[in-house]
Amino acid sequence: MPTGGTSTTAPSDDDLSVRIRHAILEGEFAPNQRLIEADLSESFDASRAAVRTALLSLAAEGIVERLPNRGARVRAISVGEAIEIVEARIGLETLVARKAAESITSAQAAALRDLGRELEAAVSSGDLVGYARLNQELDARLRDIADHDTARQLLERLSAQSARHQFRLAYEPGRAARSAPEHVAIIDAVAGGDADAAEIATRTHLDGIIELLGTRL
Amino acid sequence: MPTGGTSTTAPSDDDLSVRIRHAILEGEFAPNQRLIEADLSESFDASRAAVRTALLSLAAEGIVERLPNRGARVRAISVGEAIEIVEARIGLETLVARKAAESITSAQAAALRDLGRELEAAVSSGDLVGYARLNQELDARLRDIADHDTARQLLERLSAQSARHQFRLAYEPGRAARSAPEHVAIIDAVAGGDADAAEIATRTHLDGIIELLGTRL
DNA sequence: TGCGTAGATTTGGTTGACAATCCTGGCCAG
DNA sequence: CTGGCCAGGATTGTCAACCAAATCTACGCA
Repeated sequence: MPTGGTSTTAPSDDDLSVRIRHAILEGEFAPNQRLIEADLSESFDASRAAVRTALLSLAAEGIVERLPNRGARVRAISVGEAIEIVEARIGLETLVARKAAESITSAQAAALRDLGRELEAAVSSGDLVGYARLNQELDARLRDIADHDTARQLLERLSAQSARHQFRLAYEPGRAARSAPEHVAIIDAVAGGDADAAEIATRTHLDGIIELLGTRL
Repeated sequence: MPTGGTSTTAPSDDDLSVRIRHAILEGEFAPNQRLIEADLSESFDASRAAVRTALLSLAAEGIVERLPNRGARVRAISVGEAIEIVEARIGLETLVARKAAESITSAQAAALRDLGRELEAAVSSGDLVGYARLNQELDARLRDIADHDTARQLLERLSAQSARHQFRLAYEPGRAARSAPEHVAIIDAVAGGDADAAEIATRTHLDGIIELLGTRL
């Protein structure tokens, strides 16, 4: 049961970069905040060399930005970049949706439909936190079903980079009510093995996100 | 004149990883060959720490593979993975082609058509090396015109990873004669500002590559 | 006020050392 | 003869300490 295996290109298993990434994604470090090696070294109780390689690794993931001779800072993703990321996701997620629809097993389809019901339940009960979590869960599930390592790897990069925007968007008033049916449409298409419908539903959903981001420019 | 600017996520400018990457892509190190830090340290005349960070960086690019406690080796891309990579490229390159078609200037269009003529000339004179080089040049040119950093970054990753397969394919007998018109179709569509045609031409071209790779499974 | 510069910070990169881990080949027992 | 065990060598992973270079800051001076 693949859950998120780290492939050959391993996103750095090493404990420290996981912890720092977590801290960044949780908002403990603000965008553009400088990440000073000596400070991190102390607060995470690690050697400066370890902090250094962790920052290198996070920079390669695009979560952190390294300015020559000026160190690392949390990379701030502008709305324009967020739109670019979603544009790129369209190409990759439609691929994933198609692959998933083509290869899904009945057990996976059932599990996916369960997830859809959970998602609707979260929306109708106004549980936005659960809704956001289930969204990510859905994306991950589709990637696992599609079994396309290359696309998965790229999408995980993009997700990590735009996590902050994703997060904020999910709390937009009325957002959940609008996107939930889109997610259900994706689930139905993939679970039903209809690749064309899965692609269209995925594209429609992501186009909606771009449109929404566009209003924030 | 943008030629391949290293963005914020910088693919590590540091001299050493550039040299090692070059050596790998030039075939000086065979796929699956172990890259022993001490050896590289001596042959590239650098400290082991420097070699180490360079290998980390190349691993993040997917050019090198790191086995825990067993060091780094040149990552061998199977035909199956090569197909995955092209599948992912379809999504991203169609995006790039569309963007390029939408924003191309007349000067850029003229330069692109020149490139197309060079390409045809290389094919009809049987210059396969020049043909392969012009292919890469075309891809890079389109990425520059599209001005889509996110897609560019991902595509450069994928290109580097599949360089070996790309290279071999270009020397397949009859390959150039078949793919040249496809490239010209892409150029015409983009230069003509026809986004739909550009997408279709790009997709057709890459589908052909997948088909060709499929015969090698 | 504006500028240059000295000093403090911080990174970039080196060396050397050491433990942990993996691999190899010989040795011993059955 | 075969199979498993163990010692020793090779390599990686990690650390501490160090220093040069680049950058930033704040002060003094024109």
